[in-house]
Amino acid sequence: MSDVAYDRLYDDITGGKLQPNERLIELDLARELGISRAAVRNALIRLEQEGLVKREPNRGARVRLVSEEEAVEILEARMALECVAVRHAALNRTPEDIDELRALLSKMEDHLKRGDLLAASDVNGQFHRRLIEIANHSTISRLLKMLNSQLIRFQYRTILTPGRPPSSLAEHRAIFEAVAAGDPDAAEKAMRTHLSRVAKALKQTAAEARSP
Amino acid sequence: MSDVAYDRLYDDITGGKLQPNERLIELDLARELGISRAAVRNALIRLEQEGLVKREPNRGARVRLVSEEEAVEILEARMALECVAVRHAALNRTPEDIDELRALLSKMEDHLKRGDLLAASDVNGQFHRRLIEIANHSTISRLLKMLNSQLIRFQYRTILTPGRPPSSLAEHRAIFEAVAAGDPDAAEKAMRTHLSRVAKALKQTAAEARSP
DNA sequence: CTCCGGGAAATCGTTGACAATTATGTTAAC
DNA sequence: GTTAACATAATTGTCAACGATTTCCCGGAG
Repeated sequence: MSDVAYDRLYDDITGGKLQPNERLIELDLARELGISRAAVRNALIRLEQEGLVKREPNRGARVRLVSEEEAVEILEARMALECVAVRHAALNRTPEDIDELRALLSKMEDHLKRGDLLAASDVNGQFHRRLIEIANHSTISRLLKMLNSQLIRFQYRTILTPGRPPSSLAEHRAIFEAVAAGDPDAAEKAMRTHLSRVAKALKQTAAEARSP
Repeated sequence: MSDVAYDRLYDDITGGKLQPNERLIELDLARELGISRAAVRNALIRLEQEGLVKREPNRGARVRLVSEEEAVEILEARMALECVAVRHAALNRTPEDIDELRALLSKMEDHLKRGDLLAASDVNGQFHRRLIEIANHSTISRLLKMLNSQLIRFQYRTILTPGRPPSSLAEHRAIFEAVAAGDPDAAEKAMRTHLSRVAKALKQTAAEARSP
């Protein structure tokens, strides 16, 4: 029963239905989901550990607001971990994996040609997630799931940056080529340049948001 | 009240008082700590998220057993993150920080000369922890805390490896020099070689434990 | 008009009890 | 002697209620 609350809240927070800093009142959520308050409480504790929720003693829980600085921090950590993951992916990948990644890449290309940036961002997420599955590294996988869930709000912003879509596609293609070739060094390098450019784009949009 | 249970269990697990795979019965713990079962339950949920405890539906919680493979995984993730952290440390460090690190290093040297490996291992932990504090990177700090707590059982083994102590000291000294010099590239490189050698030592002792 | 205090409402923290599930032990049949 | 079925115990899952804390609102004094 606690899982119900967890899944629901997870989706609502990462999906944007719940705004940052919005209060999460145990009783309300319990009534809404038709479960007990204790179950909601447990879900909130789990979400707090994952960094999606902030709980303060006697003051309840809120959707955690991820500051720009923190977003950069998270991206930095993610870069370090995802570079290791992509190395493993380059060594583990099967021919089927390569086909799947290629398919995702061409799907992404289609969306970009059609100008559908949100769909492209979606495929982008799938591409990265698939790479991590291929890496088959449970620890890194666990950590990256945490980090990514906190970044979703920012993630779909970066691809909206002017001029970003075509280079993003090229960067992903470079990652794909290296993984397909089974070259961990090249894969890591490609991933590193990709994510550092995402970070750069993020900083840029953040700066623009501050002084428009 | 839940924090009491959390702190106690955390210390007992990382301190080795509770053996891996040992059952953690909510009611017993609650009585022992003089608190309610719900508080214990909350603590167990938090510990599960941190990877110290494994909970199975309707079958209770156990101290999580970290396999050798997983220890290597964790070490790999830790390497990636700590390399980033040490870069920041090299850029952020103040003169006081340098003095502190130098003091820790000489303390470590003393312990090794005296042959007190456990004390040396302790200072080793302090050294790494201090570096992370200096890095001032909340996200990486959070992740590393999780990873390290799972490794403590293995950590003090690696320095016991024959021939390891002197090279370990040299590796730490290299990290220190780079951080003191404010050279992030050198710091990262030094940290990387250090941790890869720790991983190598870990694999070696693990192999020996398998076939003595 | 502003600021301070008091009281009510809202919400969280904690507890104990009950239901549901899994583990254990015992007996009987083969 | 071994296994199957059953009863019993141990443990977790769920819930509703009570007490504690914070927040909010309102009236009165300055």
